[in-house]
Amino acid sequence: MDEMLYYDLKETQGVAPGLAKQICREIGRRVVSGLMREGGTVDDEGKLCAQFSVSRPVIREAVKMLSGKGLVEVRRGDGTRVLPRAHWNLLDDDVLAWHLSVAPRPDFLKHLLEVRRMIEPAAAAWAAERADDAQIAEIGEALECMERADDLHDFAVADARFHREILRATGNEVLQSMEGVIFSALLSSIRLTNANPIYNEQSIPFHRRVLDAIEARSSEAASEAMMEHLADTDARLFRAMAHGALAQTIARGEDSQ
Amino acid sequence: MDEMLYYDLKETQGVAPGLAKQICREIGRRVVSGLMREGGTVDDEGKLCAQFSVSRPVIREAVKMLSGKGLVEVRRGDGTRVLPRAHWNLLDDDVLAWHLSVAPRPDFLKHLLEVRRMIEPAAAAWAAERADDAQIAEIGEALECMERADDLHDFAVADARFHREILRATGNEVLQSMEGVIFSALLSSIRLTNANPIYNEQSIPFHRRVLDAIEARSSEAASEAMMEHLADTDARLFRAMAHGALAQTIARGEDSQ
DNA sequence: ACTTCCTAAACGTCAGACGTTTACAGTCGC
DNA sequence: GCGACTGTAAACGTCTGACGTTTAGGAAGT
Repeated sequence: MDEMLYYDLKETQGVAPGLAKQICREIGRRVVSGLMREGGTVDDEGKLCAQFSVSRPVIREAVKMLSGKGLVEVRRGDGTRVLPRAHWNLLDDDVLAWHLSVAPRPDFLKHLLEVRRMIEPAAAAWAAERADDAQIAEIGEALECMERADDLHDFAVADARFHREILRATGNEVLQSMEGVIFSALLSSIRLTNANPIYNEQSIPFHRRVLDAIEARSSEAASEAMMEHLADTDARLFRAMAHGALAQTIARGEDSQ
Repeated sequence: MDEMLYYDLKETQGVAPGLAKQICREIGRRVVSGLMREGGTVDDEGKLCAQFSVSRPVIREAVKMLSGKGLVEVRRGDGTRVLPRAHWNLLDDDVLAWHLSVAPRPDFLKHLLEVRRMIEPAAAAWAAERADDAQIAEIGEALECMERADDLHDFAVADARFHREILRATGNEVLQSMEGVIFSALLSSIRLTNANPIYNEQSIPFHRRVLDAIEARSSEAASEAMMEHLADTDARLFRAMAHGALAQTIARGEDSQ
């Protein structure tokens, strides 16, 4: 399950101790998946208690977490409603993770990739300027893990680590908070292209070029290498989606508007 | 209060109906301000009940919201601790808003501005390519509001609206979720430079150039105009901070590490 | 047809209780 | 004297039941 892998990468305990968090995730996934229509009303607390066989305080804590992420709005005396997608905190780790556990929306993935192409070349450039030796070593280690990886899971973890260490090397804490966007895009991409694991092999030279540029302290080269890497990723993904798009559309049973 | 202005811009009811949300904000501000040390323990639920004169469920709902934002970690049998800053969801609307209600950390503002300079030129370029007429009209309207504004508040609102409409015109929902970063940086900047309101006047030509480029559908020009605008903002802020930095450092009573 | 009022549904809050887990300290054994 | 073990207290997790407040929507009256 990609969602669990995401939580692994974030090093947060995805498996929730506590009913409230579990239920929060369950409802959250339903909302993100579109199973609960935007603007629709959520079952009232009493019904949710019955559905999940828990007491009201547990339900309330779960709903409070959801409202904190902008997914739902609680109106006293009226009920709880699913907010329009524009209000969701799409950058929230849980919201990103929940997107991974449902059928990916092509548009969303496209937007994630666009943002990656906006963020990461600049991040690589800054990393080239600012990274200290230890941080560069971390990036290099991640690359070695990618080369050594012999299954998809290990490769994905190493790939994510590579990109995360670059973000960290920028020394910009706001940028580091965006690692979730990259993980989410990465895992979605890998899932769609994993039919051909040889692709992973092919992406390593791109990563190495980024590392070389950072080691050489060349911000322009780092930026450019990252751009090429992401362009390559996009191209592969585009091909994979072209093959699988029709089947997916049918499998989902309904077309996106 | 800048925090309230932030909530206005986000069009969410900042003034919380509900004790839990209020207490969540109160504790959240303490954490963000550094009043509660990272890694330190939060008072246990019993003490918090006494402090805020509310019942335990209310405290628990508040803490759950905070843990959802990565600010604290609840460990059963042990207590609740403030997580290290690296775990915070800095992109969460509330977390960004709380930063505005406390003494701004120079580093944080610097990082916000760096991210703005990473995001907004690209956003302007995409807006130039993709915006429809209605969206361009919205941007233009925001600019007119900036010109008409006769006090700092109205100007800030119009300025924020200008940048938000550009993000919206990109048609990228992930990018739109980042508007909070821009609002937060914007409000911090305005607060630091508001000693000279004439500065606002001076920033209008930069905005107009961005709009002109978008109307002309020239992505390169839009990107460049936005870069120049942000460089100008940075420069002003740098001057303002150079003047006020010493006084601020003294006022805060302790130096940042 | 409009306004007003009332009722039911739903959330907000409180109080008390009990189980479970964790950390810490004191004790026992080596 | 040092280490491992165990017991206790603190703190969170959950449940139950109750009552207040707000909102929406329908019923009644003008």
